[in-house]
Amino acid sequence: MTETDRHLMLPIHEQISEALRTRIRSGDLPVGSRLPTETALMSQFGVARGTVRRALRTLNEQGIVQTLQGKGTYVRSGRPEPSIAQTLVGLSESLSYSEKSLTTTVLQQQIIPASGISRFPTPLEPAEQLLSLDRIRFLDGVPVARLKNWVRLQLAPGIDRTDFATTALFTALDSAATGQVSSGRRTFEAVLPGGDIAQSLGISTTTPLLFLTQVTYLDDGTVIEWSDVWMDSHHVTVAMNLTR
Amino acid sequence: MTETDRHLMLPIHEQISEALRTRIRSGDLPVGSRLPTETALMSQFGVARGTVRRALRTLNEQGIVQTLQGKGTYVRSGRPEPSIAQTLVGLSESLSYSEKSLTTTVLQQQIIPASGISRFPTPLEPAEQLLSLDRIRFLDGVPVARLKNWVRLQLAPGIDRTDFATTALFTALDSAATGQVSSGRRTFEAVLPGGDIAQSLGISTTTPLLFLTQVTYLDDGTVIEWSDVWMDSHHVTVAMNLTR
DNA sequence: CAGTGGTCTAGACCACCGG
DNA sequence: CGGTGGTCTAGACCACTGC
Repeated sequence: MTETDRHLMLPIHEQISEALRTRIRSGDLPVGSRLPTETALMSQFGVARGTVRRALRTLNEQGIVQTLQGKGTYVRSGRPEPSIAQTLVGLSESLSYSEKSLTTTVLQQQIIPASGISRFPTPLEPAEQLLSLDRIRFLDGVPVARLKNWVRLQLAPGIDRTDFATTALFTALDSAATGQVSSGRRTFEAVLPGGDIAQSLGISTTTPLLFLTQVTYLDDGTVIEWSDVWMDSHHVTVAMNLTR
Repeated sequence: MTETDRHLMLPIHEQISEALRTRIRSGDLPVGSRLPTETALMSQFGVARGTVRRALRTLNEQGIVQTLQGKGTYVRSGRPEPSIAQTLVGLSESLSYSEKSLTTTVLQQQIIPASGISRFPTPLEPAEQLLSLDRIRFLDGVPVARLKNWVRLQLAPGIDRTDFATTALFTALDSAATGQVSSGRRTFEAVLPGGDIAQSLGISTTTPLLFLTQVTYLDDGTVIEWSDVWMDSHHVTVAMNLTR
């Protein structure tokens, strides 16, 4: 195995869940249909039952299938959407299992003093340094989301040296943060985009956008990051699974 | 083992996760502390590693602990308050956190055949009867949301006799449903309202609205209800708490 | 009843973390 | 490097579903 191969190698259970997602999207496994039994999947993929179950668990968590004891695993109705909102993950993780390719362009990445911006979710010293990040997400080359993030540099030292075109913010936060990234709060609104947002997404200023604001906390309750995200509903939908 | 014992017998992994929850609550395992390693828990509880991992998975999903590869499993800080959108509740429950008064007007409430509508999240017989509900929600007298719901009458017999001006749909569903209302899926988009939606909310057709679609399932996976909701972001925002 | 998923065991090897 | 969790195997028995 070459070094390149090792980077591209996914765990077997992810390969299986991805293969099943593909079969579902292609219509090979239509909505409401039953997936092959776990035993059948074992032989189809040549793995042990635990690995099949690990793959099915992912699909259940993503709301793509539903497993019922004694009956089987069924394809859920509704087109499969990433469940963005249920757990604290970055947008790229949320969208990454779509069949489309997700790419990121960094418009701007710089260190600024807190006095340089107007909206904080928490009181800051004017001189405190923030990493300001401004990016566009593309799905198959089509701009679908504009993301602005602010990270408190003293709580994530060195994060400014990350290449955010290839590394997700949450991945970088996890390794750079001085504490554990543990919780967050998101709000959703519908807005009309300002001129620069509209231009960067290639839409008119009369196209409604889903506007998401997010604050991320360390486990001691400190705010470490906050962001504003505009998403074009024509291309990405925010979905979440709910339980009682 | 007696018959009673058998009913009370919980899976071992649940007994373990409950035991750990108790140790955390008691302060035996304080916030931020590391749990015993999986190997240590194996011998403490006399089970295989898979069982320990199944128990830790539950605690991770509940946001009580956080497991980090190569490091260990740590007790997380106290959980944020119940979030609006993370659990399956009706909109009235979600908005009642606000101090403003919430009222509802029923525009239409009638029984229609499935053939009378165009969009189902699940295949239906054309003759199947649906309760069709169309309502407006007011916050302090200002219209903020338009709600359209469809309920499969055969799965919630008698629900059509509910007074939905005073009773929340989910309350009625709970008592009328033939099964347990257990899960749901919501998606969010930003849209421009059609003329009737705009008019009912007293806004123009160029005001962007948050558009929420929801499907509600019984615990056997059957779709029992689905809905379309338009919300005016100027008056209500959807917020949710997230955990890792 | 046969078939399904849920639980559980007892191993093995690997990737990641920190000193 | 030793210790941690992540993955994976190859079995076993049980609880639930539907015929």
